[in-house]
Amino acid sequence: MTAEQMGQEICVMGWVQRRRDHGGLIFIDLRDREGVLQLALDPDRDPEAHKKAEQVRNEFVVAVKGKVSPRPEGTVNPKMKTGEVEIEVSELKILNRAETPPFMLDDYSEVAENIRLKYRYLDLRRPSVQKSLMLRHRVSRTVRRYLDDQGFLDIETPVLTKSTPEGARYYLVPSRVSSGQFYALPQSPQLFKQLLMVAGFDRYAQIVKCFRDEDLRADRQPEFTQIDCEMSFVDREDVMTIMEGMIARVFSEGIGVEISCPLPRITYAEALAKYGVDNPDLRFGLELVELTSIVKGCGFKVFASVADKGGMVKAINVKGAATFSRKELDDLTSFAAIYGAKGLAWVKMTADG
RNA sequence: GGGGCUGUAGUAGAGUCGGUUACAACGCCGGCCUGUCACGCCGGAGGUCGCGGGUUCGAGUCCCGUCAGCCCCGCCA
Repeated sequence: MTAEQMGQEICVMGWVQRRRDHGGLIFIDLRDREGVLQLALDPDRDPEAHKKAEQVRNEFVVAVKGKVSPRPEGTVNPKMKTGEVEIEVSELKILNRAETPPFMLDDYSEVAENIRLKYRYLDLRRPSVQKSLMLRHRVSRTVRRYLDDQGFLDIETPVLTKSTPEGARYYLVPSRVSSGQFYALPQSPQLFKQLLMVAGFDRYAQIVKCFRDEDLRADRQPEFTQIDCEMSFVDREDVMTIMEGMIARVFSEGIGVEISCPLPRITYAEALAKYGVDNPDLRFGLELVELTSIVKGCGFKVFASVADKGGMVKAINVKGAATFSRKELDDLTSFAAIYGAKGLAWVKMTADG
């Protein structure tokens, strides 16, 4: 709905997001995948449509005819993309009625994931879910176009295949034809990718499902999608440059954020030294500080013995944390224990020493 | 394989030291309302407190078991 359509007679169809009945005037927020549009039903303009609108409930599917009109002075809603217009409805048809949904299909209501999945056909109507799927569409479209521009061939690889000795466990599919035998689902298209390189397809790319039969986490699913690529006759710099270009374009076309390339780079050694992991979240900010040489030969055996045996002692400087209570420090200690720490040594340093 | 947390109305939550009829919100139903937009006001319905057992005069609350969900460790590139 754009300003160009102002004054036009149009027909729109969609789902009823919300009805606001003022006794006289009735407003209906009509939803489709692009957004929400306000319908105004005035009993003086069309009593029949207004009467039908009284029966309308959330998630009814309706079709209306009417005029695209500017909203009256002072009733513009700046929070809505279509907040300056509304449809002055002259005809309303209920295409499908709906039972009351088990939960609110808006972006304000928090609903447990298992409930959302039970009613997935309703959950998929929620604007936030639709936005996510549309973003995903834009991302995969952008990736395919970009990789095509860079000379990559999009080649499909088999899903029902043979297991190969790799890390993750395979999902198995029983074979009807070869009774007692199984197919393995690929944990990644690794083998096929190598096959393609050997055959001379010097740039291959695929957006592809991978399956790993390992225990789950909040951010880890049994099946997931991977952008899989491989290049021949290139060096490290070529790989990084092409991947950075892809990330920049995905952010630009996906969410309109411009990223300047090259991205900041740190070496593996630097990442481990400063953050202790090879995939640091730089927002964390608390860098590890090397203390091994300082604690060597100090009286505190926990540190000194590690340093003497060629180990490493590092600390983080948490500014402003000298005010932490004993309980807070104890809580942090048990938090560290989750990851296998035997203890948490701390020193408070205040302005007066 | 191991550990932790949580299960109360359709939804998401509160419920004190075990004590009378389990609470308010959103949603739902009815009424009122002609410029709202997460409309407003008034009224109403809606509960196997996950399930089973135990302690007790008395259990949403305490104990044991069980089931489900979430999160984490191991595992996973």
